[in-house]
Amino acid sequence: MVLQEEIRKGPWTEQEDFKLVCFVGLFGDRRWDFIAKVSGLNRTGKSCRLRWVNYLHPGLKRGKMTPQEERLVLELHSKWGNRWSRIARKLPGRTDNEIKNYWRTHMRKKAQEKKRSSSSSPSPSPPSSSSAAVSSPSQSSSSSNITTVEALPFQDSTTGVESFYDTGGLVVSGDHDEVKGETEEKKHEDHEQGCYSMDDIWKEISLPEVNDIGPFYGQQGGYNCGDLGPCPLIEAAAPPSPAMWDHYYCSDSLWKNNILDEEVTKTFFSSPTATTAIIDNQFNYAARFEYGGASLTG
DNA sequence: AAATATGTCAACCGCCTCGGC
DNA sequence: TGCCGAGGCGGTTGACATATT
Repeated sequence: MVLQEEIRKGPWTEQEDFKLVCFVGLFGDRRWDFIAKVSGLNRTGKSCRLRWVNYLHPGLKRGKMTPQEERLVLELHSKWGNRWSRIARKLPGRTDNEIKNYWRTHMRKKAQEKKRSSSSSPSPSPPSSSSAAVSSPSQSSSSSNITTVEALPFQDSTTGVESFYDTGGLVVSGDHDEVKGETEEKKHEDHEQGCYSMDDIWKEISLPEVNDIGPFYGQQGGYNCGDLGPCPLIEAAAPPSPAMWDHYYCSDSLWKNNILDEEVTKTFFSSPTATTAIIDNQFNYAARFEYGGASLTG
């Protein structure tokens, strides 16, 4: 009997990342509990999802927010409040976590600036600094229904400090009381305005890129694993033609009990076109396929 | 150079929503 | 119709990096 290992927490290792990317490539980025189980990561589904969404997703941008992005965050926050995921959908490649972190930092700075300026002068003036970039009138807004205000009050939920910021004289009118749930019409509207949601962008990104990285991302299929027959777990969505596979390798010793054989894993994963499939619903066995690369031995 | 403050960001927690049964 | 589980979301924490004293 195999003891259930304790759920892992804390920072992800490179190997874990790699494993997760592989399994998301296989099963898609929805069934997180399933992925957590079959991958043998000893992480929760939530943890896997978070890691993928915030760090591993190929569509993510890295680095500092651009002034345009900063401005958009301010605008959208004035409109929607702390609806980070919703705001993130308007900033391709940025995650809710990233925006949340940015806002926190940004607002802390603002609050401090305000404190300073109000203690040094009796008549408080709107804070400047980073929002100066934000106030450029040449920036086009994603919305056409714009009215002008001087500054917007807000209460920073993290510091509890009531403050205000300069939106650059812009605030999107209406829609302030909007409650949860973005309608389909709204999504359509976004498209018309040239605003793609993260979902849209990620959908595009996750389409199979045959010329690029092979079946590594976004592929699902009812692969046939040698004499073990078709995988009962993976319902065939659009499996690649078996003829596409130069080699396949199948062994019950490799991933038995979800333990990766390091040696073979290294070889296997060194190929960017490799992919993996679990082949029985006990999660005990795995088959590995290699597409268009060197054959595996084992 | 060391100590301290501040900033950044990955990750966890708990609550909510939604879909399946 | 209510229950349950999975996924999603916002709030929060803590580790690490960088700046300042």
